[in-house]
Amino acid sequence: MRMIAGEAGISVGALYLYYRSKEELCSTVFKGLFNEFRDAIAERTREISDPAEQIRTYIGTYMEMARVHREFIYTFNKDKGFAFGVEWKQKFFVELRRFLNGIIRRGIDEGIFADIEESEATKIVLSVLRGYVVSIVIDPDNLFTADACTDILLNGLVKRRGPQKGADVPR
Amino acid sequence: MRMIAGEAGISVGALYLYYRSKEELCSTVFKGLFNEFRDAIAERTREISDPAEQIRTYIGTYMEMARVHREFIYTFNKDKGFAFGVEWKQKFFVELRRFLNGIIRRGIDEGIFADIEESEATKIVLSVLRGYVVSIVIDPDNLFTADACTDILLNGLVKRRGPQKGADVPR
DNA sequence: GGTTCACATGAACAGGCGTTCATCTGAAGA
DNA sequence: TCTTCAGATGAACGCCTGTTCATGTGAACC
Repeated sequence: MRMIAGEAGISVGALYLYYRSKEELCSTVFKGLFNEFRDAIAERTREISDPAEQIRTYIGTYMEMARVHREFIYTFNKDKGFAFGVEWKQKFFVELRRFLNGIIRRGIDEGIFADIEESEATKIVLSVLRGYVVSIVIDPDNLFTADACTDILLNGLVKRRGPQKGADVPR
Repeated sequence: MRMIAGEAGISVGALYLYYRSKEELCSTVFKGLFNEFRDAIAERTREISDPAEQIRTYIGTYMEMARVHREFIYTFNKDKGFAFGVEWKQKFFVELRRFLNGIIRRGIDEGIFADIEESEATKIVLSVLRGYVVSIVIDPDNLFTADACTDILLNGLVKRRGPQKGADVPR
């Protein structure tokens, strides 16, 4: 709080005129960022019809947002006092998951995706992205490109046999 | 430190007879766990010849170890004073990455895996697992099965066309 | 019994944290 | 000019942390 006040050019006491507590301050910032995050993903994927391309955009947007706000992530991961806000994080994750789950379900229904377990697939894609966020903070060597990530999640590691519609799912 | 001493049934001072600092204590535990982790993965994958099966085992072992030591992960993620040991974590990650990278490289060389960028693929697989560990702590709803994870990473989301060697890479 | 000494104890210390509140400030109204 | 009061200040408070060190303890040896 002392650092935030200093950075804002006001006193610690003034901070408590606008926010009841550190938790309220952090929650406010977090909620704003969450909305920006969700809106960016929803907006960019809206006009796309191919679920595979939607996932590519979802992944790209997620990673871009994480990079853009890396200072935020870094600060809040390093801050030892930021252990609250769990319920907000949960809601955040649930929304992200539900959205992605819809894309994957549609991909399966349309026969573009394989007959996978949609909820498992959703969690796994989200897990890659969650790992990406962690890497930003503690292991930048593990950062990868959005394209490589999309390609592997869509096509897998194993070599594809037989004819492929390469235009649909470029490697 | 007070909690550890209490749990161990000794005094705080006695803790400092055996460990110079909290950092040294934590590093000791961490190193031991790291070695166990690495040995388990190396041992279980040793006798396997198919790179795809090696990755399946790698993923399964990683997730199992994370689950077995979930209390450890939980504690150390909640503990506000455990921000050091970065260099050890780095070494840990590098070793895990190098090992996995070797498996993937061999898979590509043997024509089992597609012509992917091995270093990117490595990071992506590790990222899924890193996300899994995070989920254990902050979002258990996002936990998935090792089999689903392996299948998606090996086969991808997109439906495979043409003949497949289903026995090799079961969905 | 007396001496020694490795081991063990936990109160005390210094520093950091989020939060409070007596105090100040300066513009607006009388 | 004097009064009022919302807004701003930062020293102080209580709590928690990792760490230290004067003090205690008891087995081993002379």
